[in-house]
Amino acid sequence: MASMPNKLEFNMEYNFTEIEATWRQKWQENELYKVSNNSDKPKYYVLDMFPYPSGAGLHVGHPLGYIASDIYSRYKRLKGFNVLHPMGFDAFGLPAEQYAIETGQHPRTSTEKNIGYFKEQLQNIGFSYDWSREVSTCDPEYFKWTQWAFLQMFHAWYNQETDQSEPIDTLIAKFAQGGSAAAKGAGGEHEAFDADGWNDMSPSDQQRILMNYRLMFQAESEVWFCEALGTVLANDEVKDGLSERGGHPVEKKKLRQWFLRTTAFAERLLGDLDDLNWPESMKEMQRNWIGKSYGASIHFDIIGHDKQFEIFTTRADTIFGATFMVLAPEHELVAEITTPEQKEKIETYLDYVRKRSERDRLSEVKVVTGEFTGAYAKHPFSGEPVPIWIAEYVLASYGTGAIMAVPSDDDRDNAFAEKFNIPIVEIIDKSKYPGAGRSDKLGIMINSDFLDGMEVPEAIQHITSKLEDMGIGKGKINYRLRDAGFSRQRYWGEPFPIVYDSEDLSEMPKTLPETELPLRLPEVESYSQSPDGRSPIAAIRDWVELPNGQYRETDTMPGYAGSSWYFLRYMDPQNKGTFVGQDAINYWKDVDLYIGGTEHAVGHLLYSRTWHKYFYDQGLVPTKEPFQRLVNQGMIQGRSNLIYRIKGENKFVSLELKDQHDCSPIHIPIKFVDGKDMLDIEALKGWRSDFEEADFVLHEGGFKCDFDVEKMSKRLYNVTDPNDVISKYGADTFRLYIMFLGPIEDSKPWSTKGIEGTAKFLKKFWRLFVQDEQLIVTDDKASPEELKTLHKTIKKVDHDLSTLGMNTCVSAFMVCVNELTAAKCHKREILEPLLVLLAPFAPFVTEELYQRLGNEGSVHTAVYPEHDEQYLKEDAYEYPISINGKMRIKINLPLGIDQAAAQESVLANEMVQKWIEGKDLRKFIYVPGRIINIVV
RNA sequence: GCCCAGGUGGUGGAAUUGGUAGACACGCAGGACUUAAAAUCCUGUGGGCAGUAAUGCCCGUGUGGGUUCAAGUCCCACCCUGGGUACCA
Repeated sequence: MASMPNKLEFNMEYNFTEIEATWRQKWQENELYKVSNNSDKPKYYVLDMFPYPSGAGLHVGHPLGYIASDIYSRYKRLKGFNVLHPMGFDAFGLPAEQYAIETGQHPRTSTEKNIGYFKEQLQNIGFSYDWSREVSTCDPEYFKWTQWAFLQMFHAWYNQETDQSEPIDTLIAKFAQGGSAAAKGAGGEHEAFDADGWNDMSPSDQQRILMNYRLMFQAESEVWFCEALGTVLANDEVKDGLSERGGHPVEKKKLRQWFLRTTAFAERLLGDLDDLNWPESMKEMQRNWIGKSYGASIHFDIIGHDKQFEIFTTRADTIFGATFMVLAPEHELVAEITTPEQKEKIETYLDYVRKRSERDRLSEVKVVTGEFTGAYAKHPFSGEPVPIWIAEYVLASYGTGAIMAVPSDDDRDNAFAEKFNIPIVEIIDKSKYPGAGRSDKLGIMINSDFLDGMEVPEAIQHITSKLEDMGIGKGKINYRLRDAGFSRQRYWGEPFPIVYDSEDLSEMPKTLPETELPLRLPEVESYSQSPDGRSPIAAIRDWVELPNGQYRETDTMPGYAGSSWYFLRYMDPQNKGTFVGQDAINYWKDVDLYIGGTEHAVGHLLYSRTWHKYFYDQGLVPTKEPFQRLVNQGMIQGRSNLIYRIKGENKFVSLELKDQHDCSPIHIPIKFVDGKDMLDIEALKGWRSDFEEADFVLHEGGFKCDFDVEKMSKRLYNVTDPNDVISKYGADTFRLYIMFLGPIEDSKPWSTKGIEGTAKFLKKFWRLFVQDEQLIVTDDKASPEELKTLHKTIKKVDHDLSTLGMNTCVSAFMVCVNELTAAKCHKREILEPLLVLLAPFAPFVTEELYQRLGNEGSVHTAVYPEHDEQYLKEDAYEYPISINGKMRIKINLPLGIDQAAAQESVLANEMVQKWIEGKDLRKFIYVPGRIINIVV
């Protein structure tokens, strides 16, 4: 008992438990953080990426960005802004549904419970969220507007002539007036028709044509399907061609699904990045994801068939080196052109590819695979037959799903040709460019008929116009970006407001009127799926089948549907009449600062930008881009503990002994392991029955565990609950500690090592104001040194906050408090501004002390101090003197002297004389206020 | 594989963006107060070599090269770690 921390005495000094509980309650009663949409103050919108409320609760990793954004919000408020700082929940998703499958508990029930705990945890940390604006994507009052947005985009197309999205009616009008030639819309690939053709067309055929243009449209696409589980699986539920759960075989299955026509916006998504205040790396990832490339499309005839196929290439110049063609295995012509002799081999290869993920197909570089179709294309210039192969490295979804392969100038084509003994023809002389790689666009054309002698860029130009003249090709811009899949064969997501006249999807979909929104989910008995790969909803017949004989869509929307516009709803969360009122959106406009992880670099951020651009085109939002400034936060990773089990036995060995046995590592909860990774065996035995009977082989009297750093997850038993930390140290200490760990962009494993440092800091800070429960603050005049300490701290904190350098702010506070403590400074003139300065970081303790100083209002509505340069002036500086770049001594010199004077006094110094004795002075470098370097 | 980011003491990190490497903390060691502990305070703490000592010298920011009066910072190549890779969120 003697070793127990003496909490009572500790609390007498600074009782954070009581202080934090008091203020949490008072702030709630006074609605201190309630934000109005009517204010004379300038607006500022600080947004966090809202969390998915998982069953493991909020863990210490989440608050890294949340604390930073909260500090920034509070800082902006003190600086006189009307700050919108809301929070909500991204509440639809796979884990809740998986949990439902395992436990039978309704996803809504578990999700609501999780949200409740998340909110409690968030409130404990002392965030300044306006909770009256909370949104949750699974709330019908919210997803009503997600469904509404879907309908708007369904009834819209992208007009490439006006370069914006428009209501589908404008397209219909163009077709009725001038047929298909009258409109240029993104997507549209179908046979041409004239005005009469359109007007005579059956309504259902018209719908079929329009589907090629809609921003929300249907197309065939593949999903992972697991026969044994009877479900469609997400990519991360498939490992090495088997289901992660159960290890069953999986195969791709083609389904008719919904898509968002992201590609229509590709050019704007790319171009508008330039003006955003985002990390350059984040913009770069989006640029690469969009993947704009300039090239040419070329049509090749297939010998013996009245057919052509189209390829896309960025290297049209290399056409004379094209010694084979490659179609994607899924290419529509494969079945048709495969010769009878090759049919069996092709079938076998197609079976293999069906089990391969896209990522595996692209990342495989060591072993190239493919198969010959038996068919040949005709080379447009030489007339020679060129063999047509299929290979997994060509994807149906990129370009045209077919390439001309040039083994001399492309690495993969080269590896392929080597393996299958296909000729390689050198067509570019690179001797002028030493060091140029195989795929560099450098050199002079050879063996290329009319291109010979040209430099590569010239040859690309020349061949492209030649192909255009011949009518077999043309210059083309290609994007890597694909239209985004918008269907999930799942229960826990937004239902589509869509019905069909027949259940086999042979008829075009029809929309429900907006008056029927929100369309709610049916209650289901079982959450596993039906054997045909449809969602569990398909089994609820009285929901699917409507009294009028129609059938409902059974797919649901993906996670990113609700998260693509949630930041708009916060502006006007209660609005019953529209997704966001015009007054609200015109006041708040856009997000000024958005903080979140890089894992959303291309998914969420790209989809939100796409939706926003659609809203912008419709005049529903005033800005082209939703997020002006973006800051990435790193992850606080978990530190997992593992123990080693001897294979085939229920026996565990201490870490030192694991190499003497054939062992497999097992994750165990970190709470059974001490700070030195030593296991509490008895505690572990009591945790799960399979450990109760187990043997534990010790090493030198103890059992040591291994550790691993990985993301925090319930599954890995490495989650730390912020509530545990807060009950021990308080929220203020927790906030300071998380910030003190380092720059918010960095990832690091969680550890409480060092939290004592920020705890001690707050106690020291407290003692500047209060000792023995007595306020000891005086009204004495501050000394110049004390003023200097205060003002340099204001300057540093104000500056570092602008770059979100919270870690250096905390150390500046520590330096400041160390100096004031040393000076025994208890002066109001110094301490009161310091309270305001620290308030965004430690909102509770600063509020308490602010009140004790006798102030009426809240410290969080005070006026932010400004620094005054007059207290910071220096007239001398201790120059580090380097000799040949190595720092040797320091010499105090007045600031503002010129080079000649500096040189004179430095060279006169006897220590300097000693160093340069007998050597020639070559150069004297004087950087005022920085350094002096003498080169001898 | 491809795209993006990051490697600095025993640990988390700092470094005015090319100008004193290791601020501020943790940990550790020694000391003060105490019957003892807790709490608090003080001193020291990158590595090596020399010296009783003050001190001095050398090495040092993942590895190897380069640019510069000066490189943690810029350039080239490589190694390792993390994130993403289109149905996890």
